[in-house]
Amino acid sequence: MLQISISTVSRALKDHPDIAVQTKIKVKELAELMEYEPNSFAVQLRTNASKLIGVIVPEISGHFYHSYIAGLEEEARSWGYSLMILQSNNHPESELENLRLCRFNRAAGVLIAISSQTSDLTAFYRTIDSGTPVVFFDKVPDVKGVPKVCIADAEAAYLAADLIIKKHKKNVLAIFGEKSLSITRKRLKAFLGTFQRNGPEIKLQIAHAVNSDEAGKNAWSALTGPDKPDTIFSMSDEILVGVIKAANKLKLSIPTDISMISISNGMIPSLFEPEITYIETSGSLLGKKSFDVLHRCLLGKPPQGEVMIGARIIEGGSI
Amino acid sequence: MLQISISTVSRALKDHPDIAVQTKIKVKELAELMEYEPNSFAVQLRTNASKLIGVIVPEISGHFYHSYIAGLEEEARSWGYSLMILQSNNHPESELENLRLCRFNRAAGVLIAISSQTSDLTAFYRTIDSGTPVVFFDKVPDVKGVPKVCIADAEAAYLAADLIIKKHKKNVLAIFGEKSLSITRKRLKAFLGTFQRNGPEIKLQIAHAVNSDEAGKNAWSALTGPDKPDTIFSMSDEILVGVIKAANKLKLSIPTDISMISISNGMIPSLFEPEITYIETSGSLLGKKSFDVLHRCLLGKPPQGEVMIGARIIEGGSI
DNA sequence: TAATTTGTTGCAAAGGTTTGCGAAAATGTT
DNA sequence: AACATTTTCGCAAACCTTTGCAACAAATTA
Repeated sequence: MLQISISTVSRALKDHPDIAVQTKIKVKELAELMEYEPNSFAVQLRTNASKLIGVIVPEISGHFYHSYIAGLEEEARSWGYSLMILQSNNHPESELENLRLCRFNRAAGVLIAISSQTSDLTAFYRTIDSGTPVVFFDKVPDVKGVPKVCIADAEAAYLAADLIIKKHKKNVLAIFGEKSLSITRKRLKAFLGTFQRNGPEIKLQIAHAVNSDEAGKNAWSALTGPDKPDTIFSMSDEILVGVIKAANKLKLSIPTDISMISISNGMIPSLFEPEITYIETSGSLLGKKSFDVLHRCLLGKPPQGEVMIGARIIEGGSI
Repeated sequence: MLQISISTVSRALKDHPDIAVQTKIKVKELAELMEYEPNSFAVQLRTNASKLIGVIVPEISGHFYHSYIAGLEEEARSWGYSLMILQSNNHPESELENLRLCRFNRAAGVLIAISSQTSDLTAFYRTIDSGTPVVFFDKVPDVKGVPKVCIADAEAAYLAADLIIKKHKKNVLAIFGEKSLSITRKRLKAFLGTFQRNGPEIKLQIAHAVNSDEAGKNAWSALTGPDKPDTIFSMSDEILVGVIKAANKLKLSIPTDISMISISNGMIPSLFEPEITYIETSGSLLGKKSFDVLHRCLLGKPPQGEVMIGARIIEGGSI
């Protein structure tokens, strides 16, 4: 229509310096008028690059991952990227299948929280080698040399322990998750270490619970036993819920009868009255940060190794 | 490598009947060996079709939408589709921007929950006309002739009201959301109607709350007032949380001092002790169903108009 | 044997964009 | 006026796959 070649149009549309200003203007005006939109299939074929990021999470449900996704989406969007969400349900095979899907859809990069059973990382290395950066987040493998971004688990546990000590508690029940999980080990170690250093006189009972119900039972038996704790620390939301249910059943009021503190993303602690004091491990911050790390990879900048998301105390009224 | 033309390979890989069996076998074996994967950019360019579905939600956070996304992802995956998640933050402009992104990424179809302020649907019509089916879910526009899938709001409110009546409650405080929302109007109407028909003698107080805090204040003033209700109905999770906090502050125990019932996706009610009885409006079911509806559109089947997701009672111990 | 049918395969175009390189036109320099 | 330089633009190849059509060989039929 403008008696102009396709290449001129292409260059005009993206402000190539070779093109005269008035040509650019004419082209852009007409493009606007015609509601021209470049065919992304063709663009992607030609440039061999997409603006899609694959995100593999164990589960989309779960307060933590969805706030992660929300934060990630916001950040990714601002850079023109879209998200392809995949859930692995904690099955290593699903993870591989999802990774295949990322390759098939030619994702620009992949963000993944691996399941606890995942040990074979060759598929991920192959993806990285083929030019698609992979960034691990939250549940990260125990190897060097891959970009990871995760919560400062040790710091969070330290802050919780420190706060308990500062509040002059005397008898603490601390409930952690599955022993085998690396997150549990890290938090437990920092927690115990802090008490040994700063409060060796405080009585400490440690329990492990695989789910909410079990945490409730642990709390129940401690609270009805001979050596009733004055404070219960919960490593996660799931545990916290079980603990609070137990306290409610026993008609104990918080914090007069029993103090509570937990590590959480923040949603759950705010549901109760009084709100539960917790150490915040922000999912949305993790999302934003992990996009940044991936983005650096995409731009070819040197990798950053392991990045930590800090933790901070959010005071409720439960301790 | 096989002394065979590209077209033969292409056909062999997809079991075209024209190709000899032994050729197919040889091709497939070599393809496997070389880890050949078709370049989806080229496929998409050629076929002009993607396997990506755009999903536009007001917010990814929020218990309802994330269970929706989880259900949707599961169903979509089983049909080979992936999800592109976009959040509109309840801004009509963001919605349009997201719709543009769907077009740009050449999504096969779009699922959208429109914000309450969205009134101009021309952009959606244009997308539909251009060949990309659009299915509305949850928050749907008030027009005919577009595919929609939503929660049976009236049924849910009816079930709640009916249960309250059957339990012989005498004085009910019902807290609803913003008056202007269509979801509020539908639920309120069905709720009131049920009481008029089946329990006209029951005392009914209606309140509207725009957030959790306000719901808490409503509950507080009713519970401390002269005409203390024996039951509180909450239209949503957000309201329920405020109400329970108020009850906790007043040291009222559930259900002896005050009965509770709500409409919910199920996550929140299970956090309390006793668990709250609620009418389930399943997000994940809505997700699965809305994929089905979109899928039918993609296959060119006749549209189904409005599809409803049923509601059912989940008994906790709160009433 | 010639004609027809069936079974296999290849040619070439198409899909829309990007980009290196060369060509033409406009401008500047002696 | 002749040449060099800069500005502006178009040609054509490339990205990889899909698919209608034609071609060829083999098998069948008349």
